[in-house]
Amino acid sequence: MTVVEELRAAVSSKKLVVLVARCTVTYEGRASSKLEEGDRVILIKEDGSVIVHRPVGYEPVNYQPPGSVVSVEGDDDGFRIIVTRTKRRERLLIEVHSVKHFFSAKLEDSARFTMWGDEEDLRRAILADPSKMLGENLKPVGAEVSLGSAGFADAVFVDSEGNLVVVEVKREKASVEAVYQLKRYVERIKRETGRKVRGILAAPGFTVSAIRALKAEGLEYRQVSMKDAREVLSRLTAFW
Amino acid sequence: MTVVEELRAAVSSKKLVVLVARCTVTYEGRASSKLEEGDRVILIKEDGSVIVHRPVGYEPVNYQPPGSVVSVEGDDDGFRIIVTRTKRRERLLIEVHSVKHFFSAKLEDSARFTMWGDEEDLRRAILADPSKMLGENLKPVGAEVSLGSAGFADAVFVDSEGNLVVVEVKREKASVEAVYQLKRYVERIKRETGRKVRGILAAPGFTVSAIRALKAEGLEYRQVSMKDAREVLSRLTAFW
DNA sequence: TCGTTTATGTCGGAG
DNA sequence: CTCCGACGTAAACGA
Repeated sequence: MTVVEELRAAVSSKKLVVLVARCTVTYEGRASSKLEEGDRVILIKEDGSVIVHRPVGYEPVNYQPPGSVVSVEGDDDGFRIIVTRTKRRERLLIEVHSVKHFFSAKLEDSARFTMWGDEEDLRRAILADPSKMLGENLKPVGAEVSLGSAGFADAVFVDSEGNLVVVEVKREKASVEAVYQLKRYVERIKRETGRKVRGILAAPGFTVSAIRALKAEGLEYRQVSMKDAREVLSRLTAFW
Repeated sequence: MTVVEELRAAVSSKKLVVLVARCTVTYEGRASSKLEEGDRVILIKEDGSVIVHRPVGYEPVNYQPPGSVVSVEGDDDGFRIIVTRTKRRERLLIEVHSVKHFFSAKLEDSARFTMWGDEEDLRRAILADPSKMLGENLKPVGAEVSLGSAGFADAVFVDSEGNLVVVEVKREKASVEAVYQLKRYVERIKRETGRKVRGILAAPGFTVSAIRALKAEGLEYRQVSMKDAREVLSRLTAFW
């Protein structure tokens, strides 16, 4: 069986394909790109994802997402892999000049992937123990509160004076962007409830301009650490 | 030579490595993750990038970016690939239980990659021919204008009445986020110059809430197309 | 180095 | 579907 025949068989039987080849890559879609001839690693997955990697760099130089349609034209003297997307008018064309390596196989992977220490954990910890995380006694009244066109507020509390407190959580250093996001939520809730609303940006750090903007907008901020969050959450899960 | 020896040799001689293996992957760094045993494709690049793909999905399940340090411990009965980052305290651990496939080679790829039809093209077209792109005669006074803590304005013009006009460009449908970005720039320039400042959001489309926010904030918007931008730019480059 | 923005972003989730 | 925000975002670019 030729490489092209093997490739076609692998694609139609939804095997994973690893192709190392000298090729030229063209993309037409939301943008356009042209990659001249060179050696690349091409990954074709069973779900129609196609990923083209150059010998350096984290990101693929070209790709198509899952659900794409892969077709192969030509023979071992030179063939083309054409990947089109069903929804958008997008086309990835890989012109293969010579194959350095070909591998295909049905891969088995039903394992669970778990991630922790992300923004969600920080948010959960703040909701679970606002006193420890924010240094203030707050009564939680909602999480991921939908604000319609304004988005979602990470957490909403009532403080000891009865004011609403909107908290926006960032897992990394918060920039000016986050300040205006918080401001949007505060304004929206103010308008909707007619009550006094405080806004708190909670993050492990803040850019100088973020702090300047916070002050200018009359918003507050609290430094929170993932370490504290872990502690709060481990106390919680200890009961389960 | 055993696979582990080959792998070590390939890594130290900065070859590209493709490893298809049954493995368990653990990550500790900004967050933490655990991926239980399954078949994966592991790409190790000459620049230290390591990318772990599951049989489905566009995105790698785990990775380390270029510049990481790759080390291999163990033998063919079971080995571990440890990838650490020099700057941050981050560690990726790939415990390889069995190797399904191994390939390594020095890849040659010095080709040029060009992309067009991105946001920069749209911006350049708007600056080159605001009349055609925005339907109004504007005199460009700056591009990528630094506004200190407020960020960067894509393009600044003066209109026929002598007002400053800040234009924020989006290559795709603009959302409420873009409106507030524009607002930030307008406010800042207003404060800095004391002049009347108009703000225009230029994009191929707008979400309903973006338009609502634009009106509420007294900002303008113009629909622009990448097609027109291409035309404008091709006219420009025709002279070169 | 830090800070800001873009991305063919992708992905997930709510409405 | 659309819309919105997070991402271990990464990568580029300027200060």
